[in-house]
Amino acid sequence: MDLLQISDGCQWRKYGQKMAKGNPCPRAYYRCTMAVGCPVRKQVQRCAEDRTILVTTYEGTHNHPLPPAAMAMASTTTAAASMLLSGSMSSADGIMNPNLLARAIIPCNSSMATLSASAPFPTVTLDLTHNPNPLQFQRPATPFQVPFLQGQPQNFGSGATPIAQAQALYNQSKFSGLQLSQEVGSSQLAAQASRPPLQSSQQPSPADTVSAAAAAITSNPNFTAVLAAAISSIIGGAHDANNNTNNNNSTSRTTISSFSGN
DNA sequence: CGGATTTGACCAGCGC
DNA sequence: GCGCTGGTCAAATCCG
Repeated sequence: MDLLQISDGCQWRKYGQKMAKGNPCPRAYYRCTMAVGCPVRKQVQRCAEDRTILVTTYEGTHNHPLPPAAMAMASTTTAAASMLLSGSMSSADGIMNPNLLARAIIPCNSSMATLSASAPFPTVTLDLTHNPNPLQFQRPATPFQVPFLQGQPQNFGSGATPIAQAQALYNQSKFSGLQLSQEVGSSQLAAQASRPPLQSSQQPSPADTVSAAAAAITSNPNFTAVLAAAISSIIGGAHDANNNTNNNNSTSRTTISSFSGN
């Protein structure tokens, strides 16, 4: 397969592939095979804008223990999320900035964003499950949207239309995390640790690691472009990919992996 | 030979 | 009500 080699610590079996409208690249569907009956699925799709980008959407919660690598990944990502939420990251302007991505979403519903450097490449995770808004369980439809990438960054948190906000809320229930990652090397991807089911607990430890990741990411102009392209891809191509089969307590995440050589 | 992947068909949900 | 799109299934094929 041409699919990603991002090993997230779990074993996945491909069970389908589809051409998504608006995206010349097919979307692949995987199931976790680490345990029989594990409900976790993931979708992998290349970004139409930049095919070096892989967008992976996780859905469901593992019903089995995860490898240590996965747990380690979780620790760093949650820690990074904690840091992000604390506002320790320097803000930056411009749509293309990953910090903005986090900042654009966080104010809306106490969502979470995560940066991680535990892998050979920095990872940004937006954890969107940690909001108590009841709407998130009531919105029946619309998929992931990132209004600020549609031209009006400010709207998301403050001036967004009710519909947009509702959609955002719903999306947060569907995408418990939005993970953005950029490969620094090209052959190191397999070393990436996995991301176990998101946990509400935030571990405030490896802030330094996270800072390093943030620095690496923000100082890398290529990443910003890649990120924007990936988000655009989500907006345009990931629609209602996660509409169903999700219960309120299910977990889904989106990982955007950039393979663009620096 | 067994397991994983590929690929086309089928089904369900949604929008028009 | 119809058509479109996305998601899943299952048979065929490939690889180790």
